[in-house]
Amino acid sequence: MTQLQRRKIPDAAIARLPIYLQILNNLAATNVLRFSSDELAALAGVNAAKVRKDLSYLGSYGTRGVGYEVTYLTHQIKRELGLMREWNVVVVGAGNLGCALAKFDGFLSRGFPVVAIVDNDPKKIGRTTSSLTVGDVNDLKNIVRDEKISIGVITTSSAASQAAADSLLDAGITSILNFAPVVLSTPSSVSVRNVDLGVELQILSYFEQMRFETGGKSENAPQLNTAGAR
Amino acid sequence: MTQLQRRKIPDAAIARLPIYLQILNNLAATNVLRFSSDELAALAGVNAAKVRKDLSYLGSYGTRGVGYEVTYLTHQIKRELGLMREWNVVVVGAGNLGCALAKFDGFLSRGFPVVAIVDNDPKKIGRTTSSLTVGDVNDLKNIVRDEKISIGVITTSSAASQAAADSLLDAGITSILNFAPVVLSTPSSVSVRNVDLGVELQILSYFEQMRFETGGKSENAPQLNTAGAR
DNA sequence: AGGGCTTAGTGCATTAATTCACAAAGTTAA
DNA sequence: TTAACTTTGTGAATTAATGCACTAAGCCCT
Repeated sequence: MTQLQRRKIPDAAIARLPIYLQILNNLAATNVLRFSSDELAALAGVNAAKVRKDLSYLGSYGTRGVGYEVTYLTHQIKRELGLMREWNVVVVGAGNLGCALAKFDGFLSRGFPVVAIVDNDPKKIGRTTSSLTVGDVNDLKNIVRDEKISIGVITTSSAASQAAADSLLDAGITSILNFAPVVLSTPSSVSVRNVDLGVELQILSYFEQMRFETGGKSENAPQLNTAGAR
Repeated sequence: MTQLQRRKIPDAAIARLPIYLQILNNLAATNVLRFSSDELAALAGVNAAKVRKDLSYLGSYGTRGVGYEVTYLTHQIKRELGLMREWNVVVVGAGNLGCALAKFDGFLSRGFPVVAIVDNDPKKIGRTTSSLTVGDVNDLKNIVRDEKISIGVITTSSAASQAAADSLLDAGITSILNFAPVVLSTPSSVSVRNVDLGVELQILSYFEQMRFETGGKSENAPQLNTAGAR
């Protein structure tokens, strides 16, 4: 009733904002100043009305007859998503994937510097990978405090993932990106997003098989939307 | 009308089947023979009615008063998802992420062997990574044919991703898993799933910021559901 | 063989997401 | 100033997904 009701943006729209942001960055890089909902829709592969509705959750930042300004809207999306600051990340699990992610510049470039990597294997602790030394998962509490870490990324084996999550929770982390193909058990106040690469392939497999069975004249492929957690 | 109407399973349900499958594998590994929709729901973190409805799309494979049989249902889900066979995978882009994925046993163990990896950089072509030699992206057509590849995984830079996709399409690939933060332009008959790690973190950032602004008494975190493609 | 208990399957109400379609607001040009 | 044109913002219709709550089935115990 009061305007205290924090903007409540539908989940589906939130999942699309980062994609719009990505496209706006590309537009800015090519010196585009303005765009219409039609143009953004074409680039994002979605319906123009959806784009307008999504953007309208941020406020009324377009100009009728003209469109939206790239820089201004970029700013608004970043504000909404909490991207006006950096969020430090710790990777738990210094295997292939963990080390690759620690080096991965897609994290840093989007404002999520990986400032620490830890493992529970004494053989790995102390090794250096891309300017980070692998720490001990038992020191996580201190590391999180000292490095002001907000987000934990789990790249351990399935077997170790729940323990990794528990360590993160114990260290006060409330946002987790989980690569282990396991449904983590966490308090509902914690945000967990799962990226299960096997799941992605299995979904592709379903559509691939459909094409096979229906002799290629399949329905269209799945839609853009985004994936979840908890 | 005729029973020709190929089973039409809702997208949201398809995205959950791999997760159920994962859990069933764990149950089998611990010698559990049967389970109820309640139990599976608890393990998957979803509503029991949803589990029953999802499973009912496969057919009527439960027994009232008893539950579902682990092995039988596993079989049915695999059949439905097209997992009765293996699907060969090629990784395009032999950078950090690409090489990590080529080694990643989560692919092989779920029935998606990485049988080839290619790049366009002469410096990388010819190198060996985990028993695979990096091939030339220009040979993709032959490689796909010879190795009977069904799925392409794009781990190039953003700039190179569309060219990678075009090469895959040209080689006859109809299922793509794209790690580049770019909306690929592809015919609608092709299945594309995007895994944008930056997007995942940005979504977490939103909820993290919400917690910040509302003083921690935030709404619950996002739901389980899965992510998509063009 | 019958009653009580458990659990799948599903119709239906509810909620969420998408899309349509149009009025409101702005631009441009004569 | 006015008319023609563009494009946003949004109410309303539509479609999809979710979850309740009940019925139908099967098991187990006495």
